This record gives sequence, structure tokens and C-alpha cells, in this order.
Amino acid sequence: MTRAMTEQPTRKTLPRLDESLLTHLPPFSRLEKRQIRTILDQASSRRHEAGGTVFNEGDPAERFYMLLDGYVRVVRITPTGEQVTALHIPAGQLLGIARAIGRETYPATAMTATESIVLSWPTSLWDTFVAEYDGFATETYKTLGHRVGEMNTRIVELATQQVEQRVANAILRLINQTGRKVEGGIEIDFPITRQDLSELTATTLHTVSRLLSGWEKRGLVESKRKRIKVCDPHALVVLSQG
Amino acid sequence: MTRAMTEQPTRKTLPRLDESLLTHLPPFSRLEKRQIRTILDQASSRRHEAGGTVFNEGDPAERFYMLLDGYVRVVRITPTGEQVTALHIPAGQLLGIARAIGRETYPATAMTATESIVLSWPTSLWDTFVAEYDGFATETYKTLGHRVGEMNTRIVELATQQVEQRVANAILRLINQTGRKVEGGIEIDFPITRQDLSELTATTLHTVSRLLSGWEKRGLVESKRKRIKVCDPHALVVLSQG
DNA sequence: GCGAAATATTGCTCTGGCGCAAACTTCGGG
DNA sequence: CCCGAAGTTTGCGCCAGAGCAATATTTCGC
Repeated sequence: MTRAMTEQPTRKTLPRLDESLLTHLPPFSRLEKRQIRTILDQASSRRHEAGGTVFNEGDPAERFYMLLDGYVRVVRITPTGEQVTALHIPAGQLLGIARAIGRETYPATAMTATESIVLSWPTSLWDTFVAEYDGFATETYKTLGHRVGEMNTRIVELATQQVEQRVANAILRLINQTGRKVEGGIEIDFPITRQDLSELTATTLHTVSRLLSGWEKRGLVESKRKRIKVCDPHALVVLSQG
Repeated sequence: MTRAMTEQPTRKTLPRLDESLLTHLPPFSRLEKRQIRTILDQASSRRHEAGGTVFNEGDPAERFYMLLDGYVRVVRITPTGEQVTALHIPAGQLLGIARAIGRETYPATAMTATESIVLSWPTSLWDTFVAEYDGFATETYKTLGHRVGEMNTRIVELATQQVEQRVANAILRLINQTGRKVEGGIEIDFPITRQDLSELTATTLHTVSRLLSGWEKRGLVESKRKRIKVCDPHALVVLSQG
């Protein structure tokens, strides 16, 4: 597979996608190789820069997506321009599945938090997938259920917890979803700014900064620009219950 | 079918349910009379007092429900005992459809806001309904989609709006869903306390009371115990945008 | 290596709305 | 009709955290 070095990544079907990309992912795990081949042949693949947009709130839901690599933030933008992050989606999950819940448009905007690779299919194929592929519907509805649960938790947190607890919780959740063990702790393995964190917890970047500074003095975390490492997860859990 | 007059309302199949109860409700609207008969014969019906519990958060999802009459509040209870209302469900909608999103337990508690009548079926019938009845799946996923949308809105509101705007929004939403035209305005047609409203908007009953008092002085609303009438909806909309 | 842009830190002030407390009103039951 | 419970109103003090502002640090393009 030798290729030229100048690889301006293309939008559509790259070299040729390997079946192994999908075989271990829940929505497809019960399928045969042959079926996965068919699915892949219908897919488009695309690379996004960090901070890129996969789809926009309100757009007609023409495609649905599978995040192969990277992280995606699902955000809503208020009339006054503030952003609120509703959800974080790690690699291996479907997104933009408006069709599954009977919507014609995307209910939120999906932005990449890191460089990411997504597959996508036209929404018209959705019904085929559901009908033809065993376990596809069940599994996608499970992730949907999971996301509903997360949103619920989010609502309860916003309604009842203090800022410090919310931020602690948010960091713990990110660590659980996407934590990477490193020297002296666990790190969130994608770049995240104070601003991002504040949009996730409904506060200001100033307050997040103050909290992190405080925690760092107490040895709970270490953080550089866009990087957060948790040194004492347990203490953070204690804080988050407060 | 003569019966004694002392009718401690029964839990199970009452006299005999009429097909017309379901024919005009979305999940069943595409079905034939014969099919609806079958569905009704499998249903249990039950009346709940205002403030009763239909099902509890965490319980195994053994049944799913159709609210025939009344209003239901879907609430979550925090470890510290505070209640947060996640959703209001008006008559004519399904609830407790954990199964649809691959859950084994109910994610929240459903309490009746008024005296209510619910039908219910064992969860084991869910798959049958989905498979046999045309439009059932589609329609239920639509309501699911709608609820996801509402939850999203709720998150954004909690994250960005002031208490006054949130309360105004909540009242407007209740008016839209369940408003009843009355002399001099529109009234929320079920009893709702300041406390309820505060759980819906993540504030305290005191603050809600103060706001309502203020609005009443300005002629926007009138409210007695457990009753709220909106006299000037437009002004409330203006407020809610803030 | 330099300048500009992005990101982060920190001090100070000000306020929305919570917590607490007390009184008042409405309702329903006996 | 009276009493107690449930619901509501209102005053007052306080503080978490937002807003504002100025400065420091890191990164990156040229």
C-alpha cells in the first residue's frame, strides 16, 4: 500500500475501508463479513480537523454518521450566541441519528474536539439498516437510551449541584470515557480548554480556571494549556458529591 | 354486567374498554378496529389519585403505559432527597417505555399531577406491538424524539437563562401543552403549587412566589392556591426572552 | 526569532437568588 | 365551626459565582 506523501485527505471513499473497522462495534457486531462489506461500500469516509463541524443544528438530516476515531462534542447554540455542550461522543458510536427518533433535522451541532474520522451514509439507508441487519436497531436504541440517561443526569446536576461539583463531575466523566493513564495520573486524552469545560458545566471560563488552580495547589490535578491530568481521582469523587 | 355500587376502583380490566379510547391516538391511529380490540383486551386499566405513583425510578420495567386522562410528572430524586422534574406528560402519550431504548429499569419516577387513568401492558408485549402494528414503532419513536428535544431545551435553559426567564418559559410551556381558555386569560388546567414550579425550574418555592407576586402586580398573571392564570401571554413571552 | 493570537490566571466588585424565619391564607376533615 | 395541615407571602442577610479588567503565558505563522 505505498502511497504518495502529499495526502490532502479526500472526502469520499478512501483507498478501501477494511472490514475490521466495524466488526467489533456494537451496532455491527452481530453481522457477517459479507454484510459489513456491503455496508462499507455504501459509506463515505471523511477526516475532520479538530474544531470542524460534522453537521449543524437545524440542517436537514441527510446523513447519519459513525465516529471511527476522535471525539465529538454535541453543542447547541443559543440565540445570544452562547454555546452549551449537551453531550460528548467517543469513537465507536453513531451520531446524527435524527432519523431514529423521527426527526427531519439535526437537533444540535456536532463539532470535532480532535482530529476525527467519520463514516457516513445517506439517511435513506437507515430503514434498510434497521430492517436488514440483526441487532442494529436494538443496539442503536441502546446508545440512544444511554444518551437520554446522560441528559437526564445533566439536568439533575444543573438543577441541584454547585459549580465546583459540576466541574468535578464533568472531569470525572471525561476521565471515565476517554481517560488515558499517564505518568502520575490519568489524563483527558484530547485537548480541552477552560472555555470548553465551562460550556460543559454551565459556568464561566474564569470560574473553571479558579477551580483548577485551587485543585492544583492541593495536588488533585495538574493542568497545562488544553491538558488536564487528574492525580487524585478519589479526592475528586469526594468533592463531586459535596 | 350489574355490579355493586361500592366501587373501590379496581386495578384490572374495568367494565369493558371502548375502542374509541385509542383510535385517535397517534401510536394506534393506523390500526384497524379488530387490532385495537386485541390490544385493549390485553391491557389493564387503573385510576390514580393526584400525587400517586405510576412507577418508580430504578424499578424493573415490567410494564409500559398509555396515559388516557390526566397529567403525569416525570421526576428524578437526588441522593439528598430533592426532586427535579424532568418532563410533563399530557394525556394521550405513552410513558414508561424504557424498553424502547433498551433499558431494563425505569430511568425516573412517574407521578400523577391530577387524578389520572392509565392503561398498561406487560413489557413482554412491546416487541409484539412493534412488530405487528404498523406505525406503532415510528410514532413512539417520534414522541421519544420530541422528549429528547424537550430535555435538550431544558438543559440549554438551565445553563443560560436567569430564574425569571426559566419560570416564564415553564409557565408558557404548560400553557401551550395544557392551557384552558377561561374568563380573562388562559389557565393551567391542573393544580400546580409553587413548589412544583420550583422543581420544574430548578429554583426555590420562595423565588417562584416572589416572581408570581411581582407579575400579578403588573397584571401579567393571576394566581390562587394551586392555580395559575396567564392574562398577558405576550408580555410573558417578552420576559422569557430577557 | 519576533509579533500576534489564543489561552490562562487572578484580583476586585457587585448582585441574583438562596437560606432562614415568621406570618398569613386556604382547605378539608371531624 | 373549629382546628390542623398544606400552601403562600414577605422581609432580611448573605455569599457563590458572574462580570469586568488587567496581566501573564503558550503557541504558531512568518
